[in-house]
Amino acid sequence: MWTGSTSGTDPGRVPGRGITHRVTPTRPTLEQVARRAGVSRATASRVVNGSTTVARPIREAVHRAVAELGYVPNLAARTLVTQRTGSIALILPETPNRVFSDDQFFPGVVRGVSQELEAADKQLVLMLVGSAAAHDRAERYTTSGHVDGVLFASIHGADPLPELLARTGVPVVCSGRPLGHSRVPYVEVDQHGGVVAAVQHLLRQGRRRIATIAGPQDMVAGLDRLAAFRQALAGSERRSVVAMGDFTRKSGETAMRQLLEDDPRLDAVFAASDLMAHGALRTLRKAGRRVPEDVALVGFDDIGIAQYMDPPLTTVRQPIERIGQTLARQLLRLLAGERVEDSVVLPTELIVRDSS
Amino acid sequence: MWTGSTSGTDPGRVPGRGITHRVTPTRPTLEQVARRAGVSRATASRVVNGSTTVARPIREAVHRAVAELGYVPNLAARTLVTQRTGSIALILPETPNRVFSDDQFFPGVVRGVSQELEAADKQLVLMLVGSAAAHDRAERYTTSGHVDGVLFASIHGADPLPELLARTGVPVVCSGRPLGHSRVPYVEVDQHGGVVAAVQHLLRQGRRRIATIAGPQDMVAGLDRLAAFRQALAGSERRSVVAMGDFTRKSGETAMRQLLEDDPRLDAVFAASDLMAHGALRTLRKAGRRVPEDVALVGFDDIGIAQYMDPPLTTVRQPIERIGQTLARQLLRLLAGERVEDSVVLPTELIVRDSS
DNA sequence: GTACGTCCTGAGAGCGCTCTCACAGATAAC
DNA sequence: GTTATCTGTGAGAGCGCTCTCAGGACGTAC
Repeated sequence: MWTGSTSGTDPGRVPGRGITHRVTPTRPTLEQVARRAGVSRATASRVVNGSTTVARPIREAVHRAVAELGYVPNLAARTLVTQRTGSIALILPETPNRVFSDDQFFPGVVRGVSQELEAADKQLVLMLVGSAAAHDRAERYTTSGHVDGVLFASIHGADPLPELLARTGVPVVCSGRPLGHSRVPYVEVDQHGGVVAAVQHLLRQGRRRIATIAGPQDMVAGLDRLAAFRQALAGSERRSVVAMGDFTRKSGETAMRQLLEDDPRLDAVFAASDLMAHGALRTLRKAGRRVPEDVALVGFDDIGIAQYMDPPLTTVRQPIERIGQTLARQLLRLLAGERVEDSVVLPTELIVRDSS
Repeated sequence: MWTGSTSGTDPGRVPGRGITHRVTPTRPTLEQVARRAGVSRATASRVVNGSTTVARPIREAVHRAVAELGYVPNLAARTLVTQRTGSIALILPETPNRVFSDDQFFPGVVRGVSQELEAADKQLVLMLVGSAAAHDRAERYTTSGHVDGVLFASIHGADPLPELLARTGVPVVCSGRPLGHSRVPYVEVDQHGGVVAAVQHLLRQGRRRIATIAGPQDMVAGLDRLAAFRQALAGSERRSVVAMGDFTRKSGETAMRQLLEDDPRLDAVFAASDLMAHGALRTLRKAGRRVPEDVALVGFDDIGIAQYMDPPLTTVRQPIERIGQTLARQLLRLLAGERVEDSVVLPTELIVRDSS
């Protein structure tokens, strides 16, 4: 058996301190470091925080004391006075469609963010916001000075939180252009360019009946990709059909069935996400259509499965990890008091494989 | 343009305070709540923390004051005195094979953990530990009282950190039995049972030459699954071949080629992860083997792709999200000073689809 | 010699909170 | 009436740190 409580025999136990569940071998304080180095606490603090105005020998003495005692600053104490916490919240809305673990968008973003914050020595506080209650909690938490800044990995609908935070003075950066008029800086991906490249690619191949499986229309990615699709086809004589999905495989499957019903003679499909393309592929196969011979298929995202689908999927790659990195980088600049562009647009790229 | 700095006109600005990048509309303190309610700070604190020993009318007065002022406790101050931070670190080793975003293990675990911590009002601090430097940082961070407890989502090799933390008195729970003799409590999955079920299923179908693509042998999951495979086959007359993979698709692809070379007549493959099964499937197809007619294929994990593979993959399901939940739940119990089992074993389940 | 900088260092206040301890007031026991 | 027993509240210390401000030491200018 194992217990988190202090066992009676622990030497370093803090006495008379209510319920300390922690065996605290009394971590050294700045005071002790100072004493050991024979200086004042103020000077020790200066050294620890890298002030250059401290005389060389003293500085070294303090460093030595720090090393000998294994001193690590107490973040809480520091936060209390500096008003900075050294941590950043990353908010991920957990919608039934864009679920954290399924498509690889969020995990990719998290990775990118993590890398960048890591380098800046900031902590990443992850908040998966699925329910209304969770949203409230996140709001309370982020507006209450518990984090230095907030990152949104895709907001759905017109969530007022980013704007609210920004007004409260909390630095915020969003992934994806926020719906509604907001002055919150954001990082986005060249959806339009990607979709246009995909459609033109299909057109070049002589496809005449190009359908699309659109993403959810309460998310910018869904909206933008559909708009771009329509626009890309606007000039042409091609017939186009639209079915609605929600980025999931299942919805892709269903939408594809719908599409085949609406236009049995369609010869190309652009799915607004790889996951939906994956679902669509299954339906196509069941319906006896060969890909790409009968129907060309193009996705969007270029997640891991894409190149392992059968046939490997032509898709629009978006630099997911880089989105995360950029998100974090922009926020760090904000924290440093620098100015930041209203928006950053990252490039997309058409990856042609065998499905088209 | 946008800037994180205080703009000159902000009313609530804190004066003369070095570089405050935050517009602080001077958040109310407990002192102010107390004054407004006409009580002492101590009493206000009692009410805020839910003490029952405060007289009804006073309690209500304080609550009113809290509501009116929009008071939110300052976590840093609270932490400073209570020695608890209210946050939990989740450490994910970012190995090249089990990468955060690709197979859906880590994201799933994160979800589970997040849900559970959410309910307990704890913050999740995510640490993706990829490099040695990152590992050091994580060590420093977690050993320094910045978090109340630490969760490990799969450790590779015999990382000494969990044990170290536990000895330091920091509550720890691991996912997967730690290698080496450690007394750190952990949550694992019934690898053995799952693998045995898979192999028996293959045997029952009359498969005679069963090969396996094993996982990396510096991870318990890799080790255990291989050991179980061998054991399951030990009694039978069946011939078995083993190829090594590292849980990735690519390695599955390669390993499968190897296997076909070693035993061209094999009629079944058990892959220690779905991702490897996915890679293997591709190789099989290229080699002109039909699945399941010529070769039966079974995976492990039951991640999203499994049922969308062609043919849908028979696999051993492990309750990924539940692992996360259990992890968190055990840690919370530890924090509460409760005793906790040395290990919890979650069930696995064979999901038979068309690939076998 | 005095006056004035310049450069470092230390004293000390105070961040917002919790928790111990003392004590006032009410109630009960004798 | 006195003493004992609660109950509920307030005073105040102190968590570990940063940062301002004062002042000592030293150098330079007059």
